Amino acid sequence: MPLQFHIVAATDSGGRRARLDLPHGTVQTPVFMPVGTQGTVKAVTQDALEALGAEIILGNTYHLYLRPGHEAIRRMGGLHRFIAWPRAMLTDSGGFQVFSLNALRKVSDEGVRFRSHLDGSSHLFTPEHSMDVQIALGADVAMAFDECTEYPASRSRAQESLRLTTAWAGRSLNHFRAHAGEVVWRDELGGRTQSLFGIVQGGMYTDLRRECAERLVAMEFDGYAIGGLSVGEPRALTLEMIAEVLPLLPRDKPRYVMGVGYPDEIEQYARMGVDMMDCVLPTRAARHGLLFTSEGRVNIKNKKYAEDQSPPDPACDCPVCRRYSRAYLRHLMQAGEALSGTLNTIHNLAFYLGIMQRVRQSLAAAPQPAELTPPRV
RNA sequence: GCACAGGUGGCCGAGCGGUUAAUGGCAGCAGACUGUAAAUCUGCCGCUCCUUGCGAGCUACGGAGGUUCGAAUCCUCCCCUGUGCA
Repeated sequence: MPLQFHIVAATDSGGRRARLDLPHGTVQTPVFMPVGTQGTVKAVTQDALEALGAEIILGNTYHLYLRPGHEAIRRMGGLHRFIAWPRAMLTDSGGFQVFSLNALRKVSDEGVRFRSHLDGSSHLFTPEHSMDVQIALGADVAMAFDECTEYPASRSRAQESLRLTTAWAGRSLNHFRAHAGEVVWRDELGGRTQSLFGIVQGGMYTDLRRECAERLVAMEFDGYAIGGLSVGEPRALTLEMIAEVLPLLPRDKPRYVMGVGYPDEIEQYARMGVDMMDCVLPTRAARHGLLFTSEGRVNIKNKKYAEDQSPPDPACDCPVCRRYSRAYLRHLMQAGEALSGTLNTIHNLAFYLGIMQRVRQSLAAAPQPAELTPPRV
């Protein structure tokens, strides 16, 4: 059995509060998932993540395949054990790297030939290979191998990308179904297995998005993601694509928007009915000195904070805001101290997780369930 | 005292007769960051003024003179620093 998804409250505007039950733990949704590409959410310890209440984090197929290698991780008992993270995890398929490493890739129907960004060596990634790697890693949720369409993309380019993504989705699913039982922790966790999500592409063309969604839904994945967003398009388009695709996805399965967003975006999407989101923004921005706060953006490097003894965010009760001043965080940043990245990251993640916590509370308090009555179409 | 080597914008350090207000790096100031090739990247960084422009003026390469149409760059003297020899 892969995942279980129980909707516990819903609003007329589409938002829903649910419990996502995964082999390594239960996730309260809507959820924001910190990104831990290389087996670490950069700059913070697993202890800190647990204390912040993170229930699920990401890992990346491409990066972990290159280093330390998926077979090595399998031999060490899988990704959870290797990185000492007992809770749920999701691995991205490497599809995004096809997009972001575009200078080092060559795409064909078979898959993608990559040049390693580490040593220049050549590697072929196919849907089957991505599944093999993700099964070896053993995250609770694996993602289909897709091709993230760039922006802007012509209609024909988006169509071609969609064609690849849907073909690869079918191959991913077939291969995954044939091998999902091989995950290292299966017996240990009472025979439970990984789940696989499909990824909707289609560029910024609503009809292509619709077509892609319908074809993926017919394949019956365990959950669905909307990919190819936040790749440089205007925000109105992001919203339009989400609004278009969301209603087409099965109501009783998790819906995941990949790679978003700013604080107000994740709140907005969650209220629309997006169950899962991930984004490097809070962690990357933190390491670069940008704090997200209830008072807006705080660039902690700014001189005006040099002697500011107030907490980073007066309205925040995270461990960083309870203990440290803006002046100290600025000093750490100026001095290039590693602790700077750590503290900034803890705060930003606390801020993001706090947003989702409040959204969940308000969804749970919402007048009940249109959702529990038959879907309006 | 003698002999070498040097003294360049906050610091380090290029330049060695003319597109040089002066390459770089650091420091400083500001901005960006959306399924992480990101503890990264971008801009500004002598002073003043404005119609903010590949704008105008001023001051700058230890000091003072000099050569030259033109000097951070060549010459003379002086001051200072480092190394070696006495």
